[in-house]
Amino acid sequence: MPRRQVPLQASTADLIERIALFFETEGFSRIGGRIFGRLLLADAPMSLDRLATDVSASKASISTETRSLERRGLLERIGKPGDRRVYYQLAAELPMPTMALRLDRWRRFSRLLEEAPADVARHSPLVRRRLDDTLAAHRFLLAEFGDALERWRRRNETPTPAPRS
Amino acid sequence: MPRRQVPLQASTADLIERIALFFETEGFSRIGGRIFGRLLLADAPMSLDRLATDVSASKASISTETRSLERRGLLERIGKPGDRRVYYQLAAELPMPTMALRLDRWRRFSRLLEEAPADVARHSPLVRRRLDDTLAAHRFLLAEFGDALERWRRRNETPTPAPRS
DNA sequence: AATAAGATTCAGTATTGCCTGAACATACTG
DNA sequence: CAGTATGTTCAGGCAATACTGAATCTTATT
Repeated sequence: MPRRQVPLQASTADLIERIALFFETEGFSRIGGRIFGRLLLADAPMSLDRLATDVSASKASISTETRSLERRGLLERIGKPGDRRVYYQLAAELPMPTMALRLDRWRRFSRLLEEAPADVARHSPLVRRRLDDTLAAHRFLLAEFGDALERWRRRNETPTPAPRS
Repeated sequence: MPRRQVPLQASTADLIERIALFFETEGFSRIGGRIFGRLLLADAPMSLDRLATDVSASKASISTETRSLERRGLLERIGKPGDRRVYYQLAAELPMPTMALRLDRWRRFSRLLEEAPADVARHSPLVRRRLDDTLAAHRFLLAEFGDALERWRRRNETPTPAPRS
């Protein structure tokens, strides 16, 4: 018999809720954010059912939202031998996919700007200059940020190998 | 008599629309995005009425949305002597506020994580480690990005004025 | 002062997208 | 194979938000 589920600590639930709210402003659904928050504070992978009760959402929502989080690289599903259920946990190297997501969105805007010139060739020099500047800034920062990300990855990959996982 | 307003070039309107759609995914309203897009391709500041017709939205929407864009630092309002109307244009150094916005959002998440430890002190070491790592990554990247932004600002400020600030 | 132009606020409508229960699919167990 | 556990998909209800027309406010012009 599984032991009665202890409801989450009030302060924990609160933190999760704020994370969820934040995620909502970032284009996720509230429940998606709750799942992320819950898993961020989980010390073991969690099953769908468990997530559903913890986050008090329907299994349907958990199913769709976990898939969405997985598609974006924030979440991984794992199996346990001798257990039919699927378990969910946050991506191993969490910061990377998080940042990759941001990079993507922002690359999308760059691409939009890149498409412009062809259309806009006959616009005033002023406009052309504005577009060029904006695009240049984006490219510069995108590159710099990509580098920083790479540096972080390196830095964190070196210290680990000494002791084994 | 003001000369008949030429409707926007189809390709231009199209680009604006894609920009608007993008802005929508970034937490702005569609009309906010349209205004931004229109101004990005404008070779002169535009009045509220003009924006309303160009973007085919009510003056009410233009009013609220320009305010919102202004509050976020993306848009400036200017006056012309001998003209009662207010004119709108994109921020002079556009990339900076754009990026500042992104930075903000992401700082907000860092702050969320910083609040966690107090609550979560009794969580498993694994959780604590995950939180610490994530926070460290955020701090690192936040700092790096801030630096990059500063570098860009410097680089673009030097060419313009010959001597120092 | 009266009028009018310009801009903002507000209340109501319409649209969007989230979330859920229930039906459905799949695969394990005895 | 029957029965059951697990997960997914779907249609509909509901809440949140954007957008608008109309009313209101502010300030220049006569």
